[in-house]
Amino acid sequence: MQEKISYHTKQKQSVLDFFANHPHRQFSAKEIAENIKEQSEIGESTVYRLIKKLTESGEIRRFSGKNVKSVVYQYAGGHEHCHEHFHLKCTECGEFIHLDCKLMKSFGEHCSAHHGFTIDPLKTVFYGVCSACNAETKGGKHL
Amino acid sequence: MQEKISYHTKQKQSVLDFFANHPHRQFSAKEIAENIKEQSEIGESTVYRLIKKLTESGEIRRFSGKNVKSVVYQYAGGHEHCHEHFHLKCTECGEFIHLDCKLMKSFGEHCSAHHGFTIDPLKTVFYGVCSACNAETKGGKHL
DNA sequence: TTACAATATGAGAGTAATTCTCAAATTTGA
DNA sequence: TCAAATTTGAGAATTACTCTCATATTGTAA
Repeated sequence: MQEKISYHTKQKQSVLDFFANHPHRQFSAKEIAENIKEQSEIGESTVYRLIKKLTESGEIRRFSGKNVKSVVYQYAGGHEHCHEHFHLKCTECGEFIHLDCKLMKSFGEHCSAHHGFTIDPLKTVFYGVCSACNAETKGGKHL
Repeated sequence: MQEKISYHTKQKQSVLDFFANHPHRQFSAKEIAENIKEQSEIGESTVYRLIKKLTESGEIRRFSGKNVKSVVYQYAGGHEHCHEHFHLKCTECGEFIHLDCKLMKSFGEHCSAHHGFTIDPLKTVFYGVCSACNAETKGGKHL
């Protein structure tokens, strides 16, 4: 089974560029397509195809929000670093946090060695409440 | 803003019962509807409506698999126990594992104490490769 | 260059999972 | 038993892809 050769196209480049240029925001596939179309030609199928590949290879991450219909994608930062740390997502404010923590890493190793499960830090996101929101809640604010 | 009054119906009960009776398996909304229909009357819309509510209230959990089209639901176990352990999901075979691990718990505490982030074990799922699939891959099998 | 095979694109059809709509049925309290 | 509030269900609508396949583009070898 040979590796497929990959051709370089301007559509691929556009999508890659788009994500690299908007690392901190989240977009639906439709928004991505619309944004790119302002600069250059691209079809929706192609956008979906590329998004799918990028998601599989870990360059971008998919979030499915509360309902299935609000799916959103975000750049995963080139993931040189992302294999090395873990990701937290605050369920209150939506903040996405990169956590570089030795204890977590050692848990990953432990999990692999003792439970046989290899955690994929690219695909795993911890959900919970961030420090800012924790503080707010304690302070008596609500909603 | 008053709380809405909630009426008790046999459809609601059926869905609740269905999940309580199949705590360890995952079902698509369609399968849930089909299974319940064998016993009593229920419409698909109603199943979806109830699933949605149960998901929001945390009684069941939604997994979206590789693509949006393979969404699956599972009882969250009344979540008495589920606050105490973590969940792993194998990206190869789909196996859902409950992991009761002290090291993981201490990581949760550490995360809260040192990073201010309170992990919600109910919403967090670790993605990775389970021991069985790890063994297979090493054994040379592919696809 | 040029020719060509491999690969990528895009328009539109197809699919699956919800969500919406609204009239009819059910549940509850009085 | 009545009436108001809520729930149900059939089918249409929506959304987020996925597939198909004819056409276009890319890399390479002559």
